[in-house]
Amino acid sequence: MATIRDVAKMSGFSVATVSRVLNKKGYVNAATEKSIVAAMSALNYTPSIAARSLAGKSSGTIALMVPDILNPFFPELARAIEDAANGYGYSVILCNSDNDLQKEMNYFDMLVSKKVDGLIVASYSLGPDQILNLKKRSIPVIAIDNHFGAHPIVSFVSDNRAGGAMATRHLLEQGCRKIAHICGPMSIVASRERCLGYEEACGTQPWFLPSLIATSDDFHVEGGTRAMAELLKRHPDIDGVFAGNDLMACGALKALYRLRRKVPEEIKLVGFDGLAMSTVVPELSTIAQPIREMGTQAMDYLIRMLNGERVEERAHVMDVTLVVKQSSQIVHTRG
Amino acid sequence: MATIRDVAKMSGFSVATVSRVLNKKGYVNAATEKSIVAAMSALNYTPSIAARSLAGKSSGTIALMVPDILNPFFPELARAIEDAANGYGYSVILCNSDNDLQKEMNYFDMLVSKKVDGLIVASYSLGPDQILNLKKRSIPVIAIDNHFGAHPIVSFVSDNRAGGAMATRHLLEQGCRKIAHICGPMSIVASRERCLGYEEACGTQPWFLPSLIATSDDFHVEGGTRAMAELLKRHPDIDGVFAGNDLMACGALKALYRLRRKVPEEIKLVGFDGLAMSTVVPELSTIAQPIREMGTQAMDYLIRMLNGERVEERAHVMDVTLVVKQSSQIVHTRG
DNA sequence: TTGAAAGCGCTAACAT
DNA sequence: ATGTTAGCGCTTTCAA
Repeated sequence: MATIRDVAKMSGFSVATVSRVLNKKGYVNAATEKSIVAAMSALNYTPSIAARSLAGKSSGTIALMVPDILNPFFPELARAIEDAANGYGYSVILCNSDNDLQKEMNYFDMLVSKKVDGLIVASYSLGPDQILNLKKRSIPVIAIDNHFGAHPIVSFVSDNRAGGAMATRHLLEQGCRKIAHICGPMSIVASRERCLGYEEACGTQPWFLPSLIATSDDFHVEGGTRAMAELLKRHPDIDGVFAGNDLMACGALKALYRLRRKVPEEIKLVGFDGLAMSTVVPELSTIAQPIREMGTQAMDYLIRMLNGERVEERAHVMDVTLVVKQSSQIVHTRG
Repeated sequence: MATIRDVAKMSGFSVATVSRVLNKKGYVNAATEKSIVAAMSALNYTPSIAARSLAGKSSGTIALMVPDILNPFFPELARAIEDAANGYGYSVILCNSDNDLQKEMNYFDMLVSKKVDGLIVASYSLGPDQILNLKKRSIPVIAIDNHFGAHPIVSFVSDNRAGGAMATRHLLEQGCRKIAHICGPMSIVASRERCLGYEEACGTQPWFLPSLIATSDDFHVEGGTRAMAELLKRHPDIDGVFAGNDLMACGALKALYRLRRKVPEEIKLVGFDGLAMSTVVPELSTIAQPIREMGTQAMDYLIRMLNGERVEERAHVMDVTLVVKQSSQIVHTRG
């Protein structure tokens, strides 16, 4: 492995000058630069990030912490962040926390000892104190898909409440007159907000009943199936369902299929997240979160923080959009 | 940030001794150790990996390179590898290559300059030379989901051919008498091998025709849909389909649904990969790859290589298993 | 059993 | 415009 000293020797200049051309910083003669660059490529020189990092500079690495990369929301996020990071010359360490506080704290220690430059974290177990504490350990943090009220934490969240209302209103517009909601885990703010949106849109309808809301303990397919079955038992005349996320919507779809209820003819269905769930039939209408943009913006923000720029430490609420596919369409039956 | 020197000062011993207790290496008095450990936790000391790495030791980081983490096969792999790595005290850098050789080479430079300890790579664009070259740059490499013939490269691959045969034979056993195959990209070895398995199992059947094989340019849903539609046009009497992976199988399912062909009543379907595609109805029968185990074993192997152990540099072929769900079941119709 | 000191490769302040 | 040099925090001989 060639070092900066080798390059210096070969080019006949000092390490300082080589360092300057490396960092494009400070004055250096064009001719000098040229011969140094030549030496670099002749030696196949690659600077050591460890050394640079030790000398007090960036490690060129950020971390992305998610509950579980198996949940299809997170690969999408990871991809966006990795792309953006790459564009800035950073690489990203992936951390699966399982929403386990202990694991998260262990990762934090690792991040500190690795001198990771920053962290983008999606967590529903971490409190503001822990995050603030990591910031104190001089690691800038950005939260995603979760926010922390008035605490000085930069975060990017979808407008879950508006999205919930949007989904429900869409069902109303499609002619539904008894709309149920499959709510995600109550421990997660996003679930509660989506539910509030639902209530905002149909809580004053004459047919509305609290029992039109069923809660699932997780955001997965099976929970959706269970909740849907339960709802139909309670209210066989449901004609619309807003599911708190796309996976649960798929679960609902399965329950409906088993019970021979036609979607969208008899019951219309809307999910939430906007995952490319093109695998199912009928394709799901959904409230799309701007996942990619959240990732990109989070990364942009992080870079600005790393550059010492002062940024507002608050939540950024992102607009969601209704994507209408087959599952909520009005079907004109003939005959 | 407390350094090793702070710990030394506080405990009254030298940095060398502190280093020894840190690495549990060399003689150190029990009492000494105790007071040093005390000082460490009093100072909330976390060793700097950058420094350690610069001093010639491990960076505690490996890289995982995949074409695209959005493809649901790879989160599964990533999760397995991250878990295993974590268990060994390593963290993992995620790299999305898009199967783009240029990107891959850029990543390689990054890996070298970061002194990453090792690489686990799933790539269909990289040739043996490139991988061997990285090894020469003293980064141990393990390939996954791809192998390189006689080249001295450690790799873990599923037995794709056996899997293809297994799927096809299963369909035969379920009573299918005209089985088609949706083949993945011909540029990918795995596709070709699965197809060979298919031919092995039914190439000698009286009804077999080369036109029962349709190729998709990618491994995605839409390709599956297209291929399925094409196959039905060619052979309306198909009663079984083996799709080269689960996503294409979902695509096939969609095409079949649109054309009102009942699965599994009229046409039975088997996929490949064993992804937990519990979102679709009917649930997919599939040939399950031991993804998690491939990840775990790859990591175990990598660790052994990092420990200087000499390992056989060859392909490890992993057994696949048939998972029967609804899509290939025999249905007893009544009446 | 413990300590002193020489690096690892780089950056940056200070000289020239 | 370029060079000298002192660290950054750790590991590892070599001495004691």
